[in-house]
Amino acid sequence: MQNASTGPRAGSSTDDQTGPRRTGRAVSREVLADHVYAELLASLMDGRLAPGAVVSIDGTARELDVSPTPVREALARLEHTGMVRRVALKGYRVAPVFTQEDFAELMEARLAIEPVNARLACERINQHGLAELGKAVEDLKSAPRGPSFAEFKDYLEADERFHQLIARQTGNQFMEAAYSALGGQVQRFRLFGGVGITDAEHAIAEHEAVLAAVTTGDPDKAAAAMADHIRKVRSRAIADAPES
Amino acid sequence: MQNASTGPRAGSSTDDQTGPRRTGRAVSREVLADHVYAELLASLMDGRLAPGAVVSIDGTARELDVSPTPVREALARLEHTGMVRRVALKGYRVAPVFTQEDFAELMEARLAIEPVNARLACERINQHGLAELGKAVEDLKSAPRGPSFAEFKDYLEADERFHQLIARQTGNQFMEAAYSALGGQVQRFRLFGGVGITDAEHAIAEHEAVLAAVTTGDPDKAAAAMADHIRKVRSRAIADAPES
DNA sequence: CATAGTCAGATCCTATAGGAAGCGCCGGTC
DNA sequence: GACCGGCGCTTCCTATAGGATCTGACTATG
Repeated sequence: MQNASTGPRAGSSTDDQTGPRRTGRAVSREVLADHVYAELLASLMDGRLAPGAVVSIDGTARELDVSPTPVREALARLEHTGMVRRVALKGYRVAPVFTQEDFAELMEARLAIEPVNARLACERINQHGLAELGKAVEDLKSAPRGPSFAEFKDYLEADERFHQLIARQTGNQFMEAAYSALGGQVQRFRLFGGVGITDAEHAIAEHEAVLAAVTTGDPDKAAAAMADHIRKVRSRAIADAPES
Repeated sequence: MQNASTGPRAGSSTDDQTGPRRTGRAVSREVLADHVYAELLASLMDGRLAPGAVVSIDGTARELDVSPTPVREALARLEHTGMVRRVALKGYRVAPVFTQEDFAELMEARLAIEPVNARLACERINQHGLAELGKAVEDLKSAPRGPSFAEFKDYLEADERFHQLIARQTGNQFMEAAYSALGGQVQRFRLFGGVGITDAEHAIAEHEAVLAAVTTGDPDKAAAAMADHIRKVRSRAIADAPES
């Protein structure tokens, strides 16, 4: 049901039994494992896979209509991001929800990395990057923020995109990789950790402050604005005291 | 030879092939993919696999006497560390050597992360952690630093271990993960990027300064000592002007 | 009623087979 | 001598089979 995006193969599945199964994705310049990876990542990012859920290799293979091998490969990659965990002979499951301690650690790490990113991005960003960044903030403001999750999703996507863009605009592949390692967790926290709609108004203003500083070309102010944003996110989350 | 308990095919390979491959994993509570991962990582870390070398799936499988599937899984994990690169239908190869620009980016990232690690570690380290850290510095000093690579290896290992310990002692899983993502690259640079023996004397003193600050319990000084160390590593490397 | 033993199903893990694509070599042609 | 098409080899990629292990339920016994 969820592979209708790239899967050109349809119908004809009813088999002449002798033939080799699935004549397979014609030009398909992309490997099955990539497809599985993207599918699983999307499921994790938009909440279809809840924390703690088991991700059966065989089950996923059946669901996506591939053999277990590419699923295994995709899960091995995902494990390195911390979004799924593997136990030796028991299989994979989605990483559990954050404890308050995990959350504190995550924010500490963000405070170490993201202000630096903002500073570097400010020093090196070009016109195109500024446009992208502006669009992210614009999307953030225009995204519907209804109480239903489906409507809130676009807001969260724009939020994540803004931070990713900052990381990319550093021009430093390692800083970008460092944020990417965190970004998945950040997004998962946005989904399950209790970031509420009330957060949005404040957050938008804070993002605008970062954008303004970057546009002005003031690295110190950009770093400070980003640090301020992260600290306030932390304060608001703690104040809400998410008790799951 | 390493599948004493589970291997269906045993015996028949009595033709004592090449290496005395480590006969570990006795009770086999560890999966083959883990073994392959460790083996590949070791090969990357101590220079047996040079940058640019192709890592054939089938070849590695034959070499380690396993089937291609666990090799594939291990490589999928390694790819996420940046130490090997995969091209869609062409296979894996070891990531190429650093350009000077890559090196500058790596050092920039280390400067953003490691002083923070030193500060946090200083605030939270316990007696056992201090002992481990002290032993790393001790090994650093006592390691042979002969011109041959084999003798220099222990020194490099202790160096990497010191920084890893600092990262672990932060008590912050994300900072530790962030450094781990860099650590492999740092180690690869130590091997191939031109860190010479002349570096060792200065570096030892700088490590001792970090250790002293951490032992004293002065977070500011620890962070400053670590930043100083990284800057000097960068300066020395640039001065040596590694031209490969 | 509680606990231990047994069995069946599901799942993971590894091995092997076979199709598809890239790479190098070789002989033929201009 | 230079260029081009065919051929085989290697390698990757996916599918499938089978052994080993874990989980959960069911039954028998103290």
